Amino acid sequence: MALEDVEHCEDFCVHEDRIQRANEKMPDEDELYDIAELFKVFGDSTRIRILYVLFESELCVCDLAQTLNMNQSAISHQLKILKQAKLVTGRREGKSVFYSLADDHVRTIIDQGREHIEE
Amino acid sequence: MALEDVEHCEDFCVHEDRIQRANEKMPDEDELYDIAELFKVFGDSTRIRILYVLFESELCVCDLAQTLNMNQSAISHQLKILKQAKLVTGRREGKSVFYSLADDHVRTIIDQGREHIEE
DNA sequence: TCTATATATGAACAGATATTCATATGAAAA
DNA sequence: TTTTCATATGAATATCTGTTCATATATAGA
Repeated sequence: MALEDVEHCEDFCVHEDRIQRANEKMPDEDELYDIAELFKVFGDSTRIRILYVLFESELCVCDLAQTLNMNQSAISHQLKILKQAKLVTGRREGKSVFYSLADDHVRTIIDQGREHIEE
Repeated sequence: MALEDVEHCEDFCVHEDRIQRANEKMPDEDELYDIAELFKVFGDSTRIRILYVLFESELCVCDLAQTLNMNQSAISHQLKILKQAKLVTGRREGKSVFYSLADDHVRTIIDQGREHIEE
């Protein structure tokens, strides 16, 4: 859609100053995309459950699958997404791979979300 | 899938104590679902952009559409989702409806996400 | 080496989601 | 009341996403 095609309301409603100010402080496209991508990772209850389990201690894929009562493949797929988002890290120990939380933002973000809900 | 059907690894890998501890602290199904639902709302760059714009000042739907260069219907649909998640509130003034951030969790959550990315 | 076990991954499919289009609703002005 | 403008919403569609199934890879042990 071309910029000039965007419909807009009459003089009363358009606040040029506010629009301009908003655009100045807006992060660039790439960053907005990255932020949304990060929250997308938190936006699935299987992944939230994995993170909650890892709050307690590191676990291998098999433990995670058993705890969450899901098959190993589904867990592996989700772990891959969590790893790409740098929310978890894996460490191989023989045949097993143990996963743990990558940093403390995970906890903070989930806690904030939980706080928002409980209002 | 029945519980007994879940595949699991041999003695080495299963850590019953850890699994039990993890399950004890796990929020119940409803809450896990709600948390995921909330983050799902943050997991879309259009909605993130709307929230960033509202960081600066309240705006009517038309202003939002123009600022983000999107059509009014798309913005209205997204505002509905944001409103349901109690992230924004609307106030009618004549023909226009002005939207603003519902509370400060919005800022905190997005800031935390941004922090995590910039590492 | 060959076998068994733990994890990873590609393909397929079902279900969810964002945008667009058309239209309805709500409010103000004529 | 009728018209006009701002917003809301249902339906349709294209795209994306999570799970499953089958299979590949990696490691340890025989």
